[in-house]
Amino acid sequence: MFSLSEENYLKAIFHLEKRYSGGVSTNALAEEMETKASSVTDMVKKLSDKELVKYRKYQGVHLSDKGKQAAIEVIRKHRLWEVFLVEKLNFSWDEVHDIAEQLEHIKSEKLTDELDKFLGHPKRDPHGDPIPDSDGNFRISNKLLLADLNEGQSGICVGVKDSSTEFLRYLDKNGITLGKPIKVVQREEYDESLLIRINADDLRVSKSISTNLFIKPTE
Amino acid sequence: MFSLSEENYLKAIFHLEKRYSGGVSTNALAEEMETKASSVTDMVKKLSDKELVKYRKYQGVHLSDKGKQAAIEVIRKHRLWEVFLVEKLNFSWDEVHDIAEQLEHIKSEKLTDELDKFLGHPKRDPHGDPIPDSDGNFRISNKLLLADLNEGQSGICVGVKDSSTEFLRYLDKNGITLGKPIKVVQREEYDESLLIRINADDLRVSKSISTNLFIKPTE
DNA sequence: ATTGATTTTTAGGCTAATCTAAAAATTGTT
DNA sequence: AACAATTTTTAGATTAGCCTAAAAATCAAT
Ligand SMILES: [Mn+2]
Ligand SMILES: [Mn+2]
Ligand SMILES: [Mn+2]
Ligand SMILES: [Mn+2]
Repeated sequence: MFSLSEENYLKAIFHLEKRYSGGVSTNALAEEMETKASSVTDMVKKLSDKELVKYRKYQGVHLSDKGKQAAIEVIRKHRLWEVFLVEKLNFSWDEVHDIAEQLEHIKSEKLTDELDKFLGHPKRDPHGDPIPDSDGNFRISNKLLLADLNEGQSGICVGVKDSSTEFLRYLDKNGITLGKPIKVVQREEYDESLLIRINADDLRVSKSISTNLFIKPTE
Repeated sequence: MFSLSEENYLKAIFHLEKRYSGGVSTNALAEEMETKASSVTDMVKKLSDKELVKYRKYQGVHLSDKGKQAAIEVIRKHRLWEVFLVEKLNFSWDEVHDIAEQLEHIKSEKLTDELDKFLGHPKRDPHGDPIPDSDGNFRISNKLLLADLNEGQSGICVGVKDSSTEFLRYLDKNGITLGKPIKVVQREEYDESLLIRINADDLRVSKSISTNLFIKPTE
């Protein structure tokens, strides 16, 4: 089907297209893929020949329906494997990404579907990201960044934007896990930090924390 | 660490060295790898530079200790994943090989060891092949080919030599599974076929069956 | 030991995916 | 609108892994 590298490009374009809507620029893709712009141009041409992306020189790139479907399939596998590692093999949520990066390229539709069944058709991965079903449909949800909550507003932790080991370990250390209720006690506008109540304790978090934690507000 | 291709070569050399003791010839390796002799020579040189094999031009190749260890690690992963697919994901024993060929290259020592633990430290894969422990030690067993049993001798099915879909389906169709008792009722020397008793039924099997089924004789 | 067949290696090329350096196109600022 | 800065593409190399065809070494049989 598609090469490992092609799959990684498709996934990266998918994420970038979601993040900033509009065509994905060569440089943005190069940064995401940790490669050089010239390499991106080469690959984008190849993907374009295979009709996985729409590409006009100097105008950035968009996924075609076919490319989007392929990207979602890879994302589905990535997230299912992350659930497997955490739920079945005792990995913690900060250890699974690199292994899932490898496992997401295993080619077997039956494997993916049986894994999904074995895991009980999970809706979200260990970082709160939605897992598309076998038809490629995501369950969308009304989540906000912690940073966007008003003073006094409460919600439930439902996901992380940054999945780095460092951030996830910070959350673990401070008792912040998915599903936990959280309340914004006070907003300090000067440094954009927040005082939040979690586990009945008050904790001050800086902007780099609050812009990386997703909250589903309780109405 | 090692590339996918390098790992596959090491595994192939390991199997061939076991099968016929002595140096592994370029042609034998080319056939096993389904590639050309010239490609084998290239790769063998590379493995030799990395000290994974001992190689003298025209004299065939041997695994070094380092190469053997790497090969066993790949085999361990292959067989553990096969157990996972059959035991946890409802695959049948004739469907798992190609997927395990992909999964065996996933790099994470912790993943392998946790998988092993999750599966309850299985001793054999679905085809009866022994699974090395994390130190690379195989449990050896006194198994014979069905073809080597004498008339009247009994034993237990413990493994297959040929793991092809066709052979495994033949066994399924005739109720032959690992762990089943089996008895050689009569040997027909003319065509080297055997009459065997299995599940209280008599079944005639030709030489191509009896030379691909391993039996542990009951004394 | 010589010859002939077989096996193995070498020589030279190809493709996918990457890189550096240079050229071309686009964008932003006066 | 012109020019400088930035972005993107092109040109030309490199590496891993494979190929075909030719040369060299080994093996087998007289
Ligand atoms: Mn991940
Ligand atoms: Mn994730
Ligand atoms: Mn197998
Ligand atoms: Mn097996």
